[in-house]
Amino acid sequence: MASSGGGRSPVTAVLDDLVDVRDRVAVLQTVLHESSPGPTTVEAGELVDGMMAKLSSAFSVVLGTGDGGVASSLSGAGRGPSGRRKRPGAASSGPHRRSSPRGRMKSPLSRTVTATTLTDGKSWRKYGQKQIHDSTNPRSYYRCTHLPDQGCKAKRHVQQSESNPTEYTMDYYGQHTCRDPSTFPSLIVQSAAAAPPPDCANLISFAPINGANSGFTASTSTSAFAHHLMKEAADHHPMLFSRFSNYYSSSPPAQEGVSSGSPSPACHGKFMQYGAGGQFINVTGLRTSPLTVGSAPAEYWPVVGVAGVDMDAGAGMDSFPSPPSSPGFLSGSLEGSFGNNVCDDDLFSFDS
DNA sequence: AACATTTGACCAAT
DNA sequence: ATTGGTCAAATGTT
Repeated sequence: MASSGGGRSPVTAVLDDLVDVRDRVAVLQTVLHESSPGPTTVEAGELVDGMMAKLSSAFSVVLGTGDGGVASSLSGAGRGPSGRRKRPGAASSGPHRRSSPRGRMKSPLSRTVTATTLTDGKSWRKYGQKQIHDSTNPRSYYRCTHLPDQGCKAKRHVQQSESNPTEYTMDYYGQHTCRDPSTFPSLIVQSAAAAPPPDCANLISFAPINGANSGFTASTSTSAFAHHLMKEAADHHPMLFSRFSNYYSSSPPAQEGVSSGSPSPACHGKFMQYGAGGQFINVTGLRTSPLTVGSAPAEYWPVVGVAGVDMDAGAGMDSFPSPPSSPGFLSGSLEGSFGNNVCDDDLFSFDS
């Protein structure tokens, strides 16, 4: 609570600037990589790569040691509606205890994301919360809303950052296998896999598509969320969608009623980057497999990847302790996004 | 009524 | 024994 709100701390301001710079460098990086090869381009690319490395290092330093010990006492910490019922016959006579394996997380960690919003454009359902030993903040456990109906096993763990209470660290596990549009990931400009035109960079739209992005103040203005464009794209390029995403069905059948209780608000969080002239930029996760769908952090997709939808997007997060007062946005991640993570090779795979 | 969240209990891994 | 992840009944919300 010390930092956010009225006055930003110097560290926060610096971080924001770093994020800004990082994002801009990422854009430049992509432009270079997608430009026609040449000595100048290569050289510039190396310079940009170096800048990225330095930025990464800077983030590591700042975030690795910058623990102000804030420890904001979450409202969730000591909550609890007074009396708590006991499970009737739980203790000894559990008639149905155990049918699926438990224990430590088995599925591999897909990625770690740090964001100022819990929204990532997907539908999650909270199934647990626990106080973690080495952390003052509780960890919340989410699974994909479509586990029951589609068997989607994607999960994520969310924990409020100790060093910066306005940020949340989200660990993604497994992969989305559901087809609900709401679980479609945020998008990135695909790296030149399909030999995009040299002027591909011109296709990137950084302008907000509609006025509904009031919550986004991302430095690079990468919030080009366009739900209608997404639909359009899906309708007109179903094959492409199925090819690249596997997760987007052209018609949004259950869009309004997927999970009735909370009408899949995240449906508004799907985006498609369109290029000038109506050609949409090929989008996909950085992974070659659908695994990408596990998350859609901007930091992994520095070019146009964005995930912050509005606060009305994303189920299962409104109850997280001490949610950000503002819609927030993905501000770039910190530890996991610059290549010192398990997903190293997933990051910025624009080149080579 | 249906669905989502809360939260204590259960249980496997360490 | 401790810790972290999950289950599932109770409760809240729409």
